[in-house]
Amino acid sequence: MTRTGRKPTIKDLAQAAGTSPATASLVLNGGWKDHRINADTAERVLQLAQSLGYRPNQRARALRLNRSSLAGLIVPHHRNRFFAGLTEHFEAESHARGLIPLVASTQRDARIEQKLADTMIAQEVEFLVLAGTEEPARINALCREAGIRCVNVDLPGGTGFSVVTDNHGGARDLTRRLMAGLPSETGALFLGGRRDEYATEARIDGFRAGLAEAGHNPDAAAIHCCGYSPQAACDAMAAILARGGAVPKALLVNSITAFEGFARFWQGHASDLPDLRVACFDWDPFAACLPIETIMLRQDVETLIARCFAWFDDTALRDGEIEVVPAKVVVDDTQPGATGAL
Amino acid sequence: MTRTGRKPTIKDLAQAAGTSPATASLVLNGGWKDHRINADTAERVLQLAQSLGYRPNQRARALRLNRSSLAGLIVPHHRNRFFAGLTEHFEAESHARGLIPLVASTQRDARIEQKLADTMIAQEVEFLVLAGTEEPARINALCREAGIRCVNVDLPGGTGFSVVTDNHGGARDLTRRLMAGLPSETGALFLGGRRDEYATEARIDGFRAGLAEAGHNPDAAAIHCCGYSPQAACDAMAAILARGGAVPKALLVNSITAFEGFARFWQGHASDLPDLRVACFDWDPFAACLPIETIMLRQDVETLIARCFAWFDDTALRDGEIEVVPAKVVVDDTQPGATGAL
DNA sequence: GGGATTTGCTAAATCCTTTTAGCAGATGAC
DNA sequence: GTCATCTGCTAAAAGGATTTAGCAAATCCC
Repeated sequence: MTRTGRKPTIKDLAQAAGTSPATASLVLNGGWKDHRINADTAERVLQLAQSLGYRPNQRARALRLNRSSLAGLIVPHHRNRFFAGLTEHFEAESHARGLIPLVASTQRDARIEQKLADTMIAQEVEFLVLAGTEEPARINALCREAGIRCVNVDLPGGTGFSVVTDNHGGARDLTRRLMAGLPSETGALFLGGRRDEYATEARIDGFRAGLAEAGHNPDAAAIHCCGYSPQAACDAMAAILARGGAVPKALLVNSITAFEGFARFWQGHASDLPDLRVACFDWDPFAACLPIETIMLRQDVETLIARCFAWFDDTALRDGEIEVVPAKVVVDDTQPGATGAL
Repeated sequence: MTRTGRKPTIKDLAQAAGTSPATASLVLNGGWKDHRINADTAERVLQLAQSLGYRPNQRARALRLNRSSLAGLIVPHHRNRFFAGLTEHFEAESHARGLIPLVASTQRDARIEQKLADTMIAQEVEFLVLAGTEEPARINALCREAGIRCVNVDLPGGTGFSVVTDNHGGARDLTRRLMAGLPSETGALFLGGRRDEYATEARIDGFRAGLAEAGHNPDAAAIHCCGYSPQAACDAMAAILARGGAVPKALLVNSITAFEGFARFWQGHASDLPDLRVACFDWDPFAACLPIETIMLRQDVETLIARCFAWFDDTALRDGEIEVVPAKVVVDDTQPGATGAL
């Protein structure tokens, strides 16, 4: 036993096996056949590695190989099925490639976002996925400088490659279903999101297209981009009702987070909103059980992440391109699909 | 410019500044005053570090300092507010200590759990938190062997330190509220969780205690530990109704995941369950909006994680101890507390 | 038996940073 | 002028793994 008390290094292992560290390393990394190491020697090293409980120091290894084996994902938070789904599939795809997933949430705080991006870059992650980030373009630039491959999810603001949900098509389909059978003079409401955001703008366009298709006047639509916070959405609903005028009959909620605020409002004001029909650009199992007629759409998180990794795997950099992933209106809740399993 | 094309190393920086790497390192790490480095020299190095965009190689640094700066958290998944809350507070506490949070989900798969634990240990995380793990004791042992500080959350099965929610007290309070005003012969149902689990057992005990306090017969309670999957909970509800007998009037659901299954069932069978009153040992904003009278309890994820880190910060190892954190029955949903903000 | 080839292994460089021990040169003391 | 002290910096040794170039011994060939 060499240097008892400390974790065994490859030197200890080599000494125990009566070989050099070089031999031990070759054996452990499988390159021993090419290097004409005797099978007996190899066997001996492997046995001892086991019995000594030898574990290579990953930092030394990473230094020598110049690989971090890290894959980073930045999300706003984990508190809804969309981001939770992204995270879980990101973990799976990372593991499948021998990468260690490094997931971090910004809490939609620009300072935290900045720090996280810096950390990821300092750690030299081999791949970085940005979802729901406020300043993707700046982080894209930093990554390019550092030679890190970086993908934006639903944020084609930047200079990099992007994978996006079919926001326009999804919102259009959702709106079509929402308005089906309603008289053409019915006013429609759009709630949530931010005006300057790509995804929100695309959904508003889709919403208008859906209205037009259904024979409604797109210009009569009222757009209330109150951000993503539940409370803001709740307040916005209160303001809409307080203002008087026609009681809304059709509502498209942009994101499940805003829907949370709507649900909160609705709980106390159901009677003020007779016959309201609702659609939501996102899905949640409990939200789907609310006794409001709600049409939900599920973004295909699995494919979203899969496409990110496909781009990563493909050595040819194709910056600036955008890959569009369709979204599905949820029909059967009991088929949980990508994000709903246990 | 030295070695153009590569990332600058401390050698490049030193060369550019006309100093040795040692000097540059001392300057960058703040120890330059103690080492009598001239202020001008220091200034020059700092300037150049900025202009060259020098970033220390974290792997070399970690190797030399023998620190990984990693803190690991293992959870079953991210798909509910409890685990999402744990994750987010874990991230915050890690960052506050200059540690990089490494969060991974097992998907309740023992093989994945094993691999994750191995990875965390191989990475020599400085701190490991286990929540909802299947084999905490085994991982505890591995950590002890590797000299890694390890804490179990709600899983005092193992040999290590544990932080747990007051499962007994929480379930008792929940039950008390659930049964308030109901005739003493009302049968009560317990749904979800696993029979061999610490947390479930404690909650069942609390449930019985609550029943007794409310003047109900604890032995008349029906316990249905069907696991955590929504589908299993849904099926269990169907089986209970199919079996005939008295229609349940009071139900305590163990975990929000099982509640998801209950909600799914309820959606199609509300009329079969007249006057059912429900309580849930966990909270979700949408679930709280369902038109079933539901009393929910919120586990104090913030304190749970804070206590884990307090133990980590405290150099005195106190293994085997258990720290109990109270849980609160949710009264006002609009005060989102730890897990509900944006 | 001597040169060529094969076998089995190892020395040493390398990755990049941090830190300790200590070297020159300048200044001060007397 | 000599010894001590101080100033400002650096050489070199870790830290643990991987990999290349090449050495010594054994075997083969004719």
